[in-house]
Amino acid sequence: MTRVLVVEDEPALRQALAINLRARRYEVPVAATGAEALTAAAQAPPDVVVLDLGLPDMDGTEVIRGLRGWTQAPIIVLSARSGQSDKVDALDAGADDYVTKPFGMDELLARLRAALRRATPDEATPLVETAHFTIDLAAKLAKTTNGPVRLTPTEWHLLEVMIRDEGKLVPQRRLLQEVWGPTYETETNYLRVYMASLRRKLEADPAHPLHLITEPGMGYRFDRHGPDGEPRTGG
Amino acid sequence: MTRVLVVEDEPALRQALAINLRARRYEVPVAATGAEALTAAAQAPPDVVVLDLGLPDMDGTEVIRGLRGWTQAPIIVLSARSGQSDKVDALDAGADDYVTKPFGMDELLARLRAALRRATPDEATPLVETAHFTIDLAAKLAKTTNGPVRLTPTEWHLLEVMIRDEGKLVPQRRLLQEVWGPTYETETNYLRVYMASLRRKLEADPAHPLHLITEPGMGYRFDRHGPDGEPRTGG
DNA sequence: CCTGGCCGTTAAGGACGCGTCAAGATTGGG
DNA sequence: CCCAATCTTGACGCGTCCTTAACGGCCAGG
Repeated sequence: MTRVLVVEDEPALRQALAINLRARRYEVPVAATGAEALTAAAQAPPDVVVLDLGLPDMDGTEVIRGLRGWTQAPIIVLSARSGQSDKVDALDAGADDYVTKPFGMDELLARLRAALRRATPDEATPLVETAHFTIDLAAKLAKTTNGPVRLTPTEWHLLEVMIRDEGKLVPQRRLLQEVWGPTYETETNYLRVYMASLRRKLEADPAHPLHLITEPGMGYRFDRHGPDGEPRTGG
Repeated sequence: MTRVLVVEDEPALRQALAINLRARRYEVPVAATGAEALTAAAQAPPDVVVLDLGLPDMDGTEVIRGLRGWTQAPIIVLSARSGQSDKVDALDAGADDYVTKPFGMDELLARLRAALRRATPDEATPLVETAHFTIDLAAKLAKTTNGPVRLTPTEWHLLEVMIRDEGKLVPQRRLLQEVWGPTYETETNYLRVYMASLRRKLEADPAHPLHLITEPGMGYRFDRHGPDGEPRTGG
């Protein structure tokens, strides 16, 4: 969950911020002074900080610098002072945004979303893992236990369509339509050739695939976990 | 030089912005309408955009979306409207900051510095080291085991886009859009020429690159560690 | 035991993309 | 005005990928 540290000395506003943010599913630690803020941030590093400049114990820019010393989390400053020099000082000290009181909650939330959007572009690229190989569709990376493997554009495309409907049967017609276009609906030859190629590159034993499964007469299926028991050898 | 695109229909303010920014050593193309803005941005991709929402020809959020389709450059919105919904709409459309007119030039410059500070990759990527060369994007320094190397502005830009998504495949289209602008989407010639130049300057064996990898038909990839095994010397 | 359909495998040919080089155009500075 | 550096543009050889065809194995039904 995204953690938003709220630093505000006035109890009413602190409460209002915390309630509104928690309603949006943020985790919201709060602090009433600069010292508390630095302690709280050290204890549980926030993803973004909402900071009132008018704290009782220390100057706001000092708090900013104290945070900037070790974290790059965006800092959104709240302040009753609308003078230009105040804004310039805070922004140049390392703040990312400056909102003058009184402000609307909707605006603050929008600015918070904008700050978070910038700060967290890369976190999780969806990974597809099986016992023998790993696929990262976004990065276009594939590797088996034997090392990295190179796939061609068509192989990626085919694999992507199958993984999108992971576990489910994908009819031949749909695979052909999505990868080669609507005029190739009947060219099941392509499927056999490219499925063989994928299995040769990804499966431990291409002749007995565990994850790229043929459903005779219907289509193919991607199975992340493989068959429940051992592969049938004799019946 | 840092390029700031100013989009403002009122001539007096447009001039004032341009003069002030140029005095700070920014390169400042200007546009008076939304259409002009998109054209100018396509011609010379800006590092940051200052955008007036009240343009005569098209809605401000449309301009934002038009830019966001292909560039991640920060967008600072200027507007005479102080309503919350206007701010929320602009910010959620992809703007990075929202300044209400009238505003002070010092404040705008500070917000511009804050936006550029975030966008400049010195926070996330101080140093990129491989077995044969080292890249410092912030300091614009490159050196190989044979000594320092001089890269041209275009080479730096291309390298920067690849390093920002280190390890991941970067599609040709995105490289072309971010470095040359959206009108060059299909000029894959440029990629070949400049990738060759980078490899000639950085790779130990430009004919067999270990870090600037081609993914045929898809794009390129920057790989800090290189392939798993040692390069074959006999083949 | 025979037969036909579906699937897996392999290889050859051609289309296309990529790396490379070099010359013209453009820009900035002296 | 000239010079140097950079960017743009075009041409050519080569390698990769896609397409296509042929062949053999497996299984169901007669």
